[in-house]
Amino acid sequence: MKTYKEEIAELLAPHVGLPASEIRDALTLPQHDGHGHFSFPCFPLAKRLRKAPPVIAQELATAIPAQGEIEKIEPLNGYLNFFINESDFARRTLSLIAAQGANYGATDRGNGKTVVIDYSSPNMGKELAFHHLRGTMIGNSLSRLYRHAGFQVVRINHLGDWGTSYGKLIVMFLREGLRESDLEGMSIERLNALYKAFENAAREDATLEDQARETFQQLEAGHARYQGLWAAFRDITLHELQRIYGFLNVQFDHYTGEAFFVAHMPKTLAELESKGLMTRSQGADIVDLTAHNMPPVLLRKSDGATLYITRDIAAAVYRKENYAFDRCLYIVDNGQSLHFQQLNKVLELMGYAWHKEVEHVPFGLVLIKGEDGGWEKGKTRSGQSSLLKDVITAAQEKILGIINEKNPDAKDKETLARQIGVGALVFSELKNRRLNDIRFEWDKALSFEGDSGPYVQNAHVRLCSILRKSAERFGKSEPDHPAAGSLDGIDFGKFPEPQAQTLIRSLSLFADRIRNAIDANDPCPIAQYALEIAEGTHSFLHVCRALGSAEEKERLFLVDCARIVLGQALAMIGVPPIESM
RNA sequence: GCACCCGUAGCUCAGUGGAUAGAGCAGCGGUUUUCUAAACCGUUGGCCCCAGGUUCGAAUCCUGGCGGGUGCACCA
Repeated sequence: MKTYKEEIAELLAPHVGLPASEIRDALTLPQHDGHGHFSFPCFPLAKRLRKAPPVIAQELATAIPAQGEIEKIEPLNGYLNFFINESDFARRTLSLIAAQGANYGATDRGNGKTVVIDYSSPNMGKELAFHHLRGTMIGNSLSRLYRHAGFQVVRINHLGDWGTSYGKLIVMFLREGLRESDLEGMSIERLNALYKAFENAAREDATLEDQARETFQQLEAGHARYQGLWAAFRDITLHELQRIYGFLNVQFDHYTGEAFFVAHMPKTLAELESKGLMTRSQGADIVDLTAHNMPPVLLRKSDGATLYITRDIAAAVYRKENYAFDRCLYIVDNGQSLHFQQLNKVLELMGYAWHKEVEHVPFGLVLIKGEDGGWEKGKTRSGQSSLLKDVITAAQEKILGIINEKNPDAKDKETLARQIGVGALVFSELKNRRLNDIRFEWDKALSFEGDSGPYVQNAHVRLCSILRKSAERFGKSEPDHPAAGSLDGIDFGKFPEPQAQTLIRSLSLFADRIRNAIDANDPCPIAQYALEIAEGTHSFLHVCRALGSAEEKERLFLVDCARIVLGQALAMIGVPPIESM
């Protein structure tokens, strides 16, 4: 079935002398009530036709009769505004949602192309810090959006599980007299404490840093005992990571971290050398990028150990060879833009034309209000940082208090509180554009009114609640889902209220918003869209009571459609689409 | 110094080539016998950092400033 834009474009084409596809892309959605459903700006035609835009609009309006579902064509301010019959618009929009259900908004835009998305990628031996949430949820959201748009998505957690840090961990493990038998049931907190203990001890004993470097070198060279310890540390880390990812409903296809690529190092270094890119400088192996106005890339330290960019080069080649990606996205904070510029340049110099498909998707900092009232970066390396699990727990506790106050009979309040807390935190990070630094404030992030996670969740809850109550009248335990049934007997003319029309119009825009999000590699448009649907829902429900009304059948149908779309939008940004709260 | 990013209402932010620049919070005033008031409605509040340029049209694109954040050789 043709879209309205396509129909309008074909209608216009013979009159404006442009191909229909070009007209279709030029059509805009009016911002103001009373300007119709679609607009055609006549300004670009003015020069060729040697007429003023308002005149062109007037002439087109006279020449083209309203027809079919197009009820009215009006010129205004140089625009040609198209008004669709509201009843037809409602039928078309809602029946499409009903027919497609969870697939609503899906496209075949990706056409089976493969996109690799690298996100979250925390360091081994440490817990997820609060600032990891943003990149994790951006990557999670983009994964879902790309999949919905017809891409094959490969989700990769490029764990920071290699480097001198793990020499430190091993040194400290042994220094504290621990043995392999102590690894059983060792917690991530204990592991993290070892790391901190090292930092403290190293301030007293300067030789420790050297020991760590040496230990790591031996680890890289294949030292059996060290490798065993390393593997155990990794297991402990993964176990905890997956617990937290479970709270966030985040998954990965591969946990191929840096260590995975250690075996590729000789091949990668040989390739760089044979291509004449590797030079020696100050005892280290580097790629000199002065010709490209960049600092040198350090491939191998003077002690022979490789660095993370070396492993990133190997990883990019591996991913191209094994996943045949059409795009490879790195969801990593903006502070690493130089690293990715260098990575890209090295791949280019290696002769890989596909370096253009490798893209850094940076995001801004999450700043936390410090004790002195200033904004501070959440820190891990210097010790002071909020752990993500602590932030989630704190959110959960605060929300639990609100549930006890508002809905004391709710079941499984702990889980519910966590889902609302996660929703609040995630929404507060994704509702802003990706590159903006975020000033995180507890009260605002956990606010349960206004532009917030609980606000959008609450709209979903209200929709679900109506469908539940509808079923309960007939003693059914499962909620009604009228959109899953027949359209027979639905009168799409029964949505005369402006609130209903606004909501229906918003519901029609899902695919456009997904396109916006993918074009920008940013979940923000979907978070804003969820807000728009939630607002539309709350306003509609305020004026239109469904159950027991003369329009019950129609309104329940709209309620179910709104539930489907809002539920999908929430799922796309990683806000739990809960059904009661 | 160089590089990446940001600058829109008192505060936090949407809008990123189209018409009269929008929300939330804060302020003021209303709405509940009714499906979740975690809601709704009204109202106050703008040289869209500055200056040039491109364009029929710029908050949006380009150039140059100013202000702020972040990064730049042996950590990841």
